[in-house]
Amino acid sequence: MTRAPYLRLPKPRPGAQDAHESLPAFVAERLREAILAGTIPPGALLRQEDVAGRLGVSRPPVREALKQLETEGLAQYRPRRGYVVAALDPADIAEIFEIRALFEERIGQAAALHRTEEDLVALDAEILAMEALPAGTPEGGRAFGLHNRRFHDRIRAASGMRVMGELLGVLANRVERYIRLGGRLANSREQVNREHRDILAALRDGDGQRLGLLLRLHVHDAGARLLRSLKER
Amino acid sequence: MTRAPYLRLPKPRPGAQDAHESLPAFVAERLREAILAGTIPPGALLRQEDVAGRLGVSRPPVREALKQLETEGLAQYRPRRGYVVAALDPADIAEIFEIRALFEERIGQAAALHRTEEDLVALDAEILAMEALPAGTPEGGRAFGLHNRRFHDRIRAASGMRVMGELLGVLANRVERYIRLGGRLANSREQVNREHRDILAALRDGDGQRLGLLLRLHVHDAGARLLRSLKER
DNA sequence: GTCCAGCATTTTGAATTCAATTTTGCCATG
DNA sequence: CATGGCAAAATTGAATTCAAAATGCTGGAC
Repeated sequence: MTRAPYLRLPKPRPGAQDAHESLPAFVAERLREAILAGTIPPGALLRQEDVAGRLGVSRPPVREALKQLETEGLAQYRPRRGYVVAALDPADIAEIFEIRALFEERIGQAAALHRTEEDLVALDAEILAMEALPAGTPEGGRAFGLHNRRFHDRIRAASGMRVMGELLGVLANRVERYIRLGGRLANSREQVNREHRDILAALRDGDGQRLGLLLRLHVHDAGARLLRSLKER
Repeated sequence: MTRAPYLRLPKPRPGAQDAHESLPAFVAERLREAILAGTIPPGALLRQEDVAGRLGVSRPPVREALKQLETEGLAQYRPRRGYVVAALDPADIAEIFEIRALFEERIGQAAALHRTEEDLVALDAEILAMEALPAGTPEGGRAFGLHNRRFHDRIRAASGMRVMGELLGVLANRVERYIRLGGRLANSREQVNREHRDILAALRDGDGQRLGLLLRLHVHDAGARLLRSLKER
């Protein structure tokens, strides 16, 4: 067999930031994206050779990436049998939204104490961006989701709750696939915008109790809508 | 160089259960234990060659194990620099105990609805075992910790909250090192036993509100004691 | 005496290679 | 025709090998 050249990541420019820090991280990101988008359906086998060939790397980094996806809950490992894309029990989905609601309530209470003027300005900008988006288009939906995520990320950052933030990130990944699958769960975008306005007002007032309550209900509603949407299939 | 023999795990007997399912899992477990016991202090570099040599394996499985410990929050990775044992911010410790309190409250509410007669019997047995343990000895302390863990695990299992259980396992690992370091945080073992009795009574009555409250305070107290103990250094 | 530069060594990153298990397809048998 | 077993192929598991980057050390210059 011919000696294949020593393949490496494209050398990043000194200041370049988009290059990945390691091949496993690169592989994990691509796989994660494919799983969340539904390109690789739940239950599918993740053959190491396949993945490696598709991404132009060898198997060892793929193994490391799969190991990481396993601890993230996106893949399941069976010894000597390989990795499969994890399926999620509806009960687990409901529980994840419960956890998110619990965390968001606590985050709201903390954020009301620590928010800065810059936080308020940034959050206002996100709301304005969401209100300005067109209603029916797919790109509009994607952009809305992005701003929505940034809105909640900002509140979370202001709260200083780092561990909760980390866990929320992992949990969000686990349910993201079903959110995309569940179609427009933001059927009442106007209501979401109203709730965001209320949330911002409570944050400005420093009313932690009210903010926590609003956030909890906000997340709870989203979860209830998703579960209802999934049940209809 | 002489060709080293192809090293493998000791072949498990057909029915043997103690053998590990894979080398990475084996390495991860040994490393985790060493980190939690404090044998490897926070900030220490985890040299792949060292670890591999010490455990009699090669580097690839060590890399996979380190990747897993990273996502568990026990190790930190810096590209091209290697892995170091993660240090925990006191603020993170406090937050982890807050999360545990949050989860335990919710778990209590659910457990009160779903507990079976067998659960009550098993929990009673654990309490009796804890009450029968001698006070001052180190073995007594370890045994107490074990039964205490089983006590709470049983309630958690009865609640049916799988995701919370999974997350609690990871979080418990992260703070375990500091619990062992903090010495006898169970200085008031009698009080813990009393609280366990109250918890069991509320569970038997099916009083979810009260059970949740008791569990929340139970965990909160443990966290407060640990933080106080750590601050005294 | 101190600081900086260049080289050697160490350590990580990733690919190839080899062994063992599992799975699959085929053939024989009931 | 169905089922069980056997053999071959495919796939995972793990070690070795080779390349690149980071670290440390030494020597020289200021």
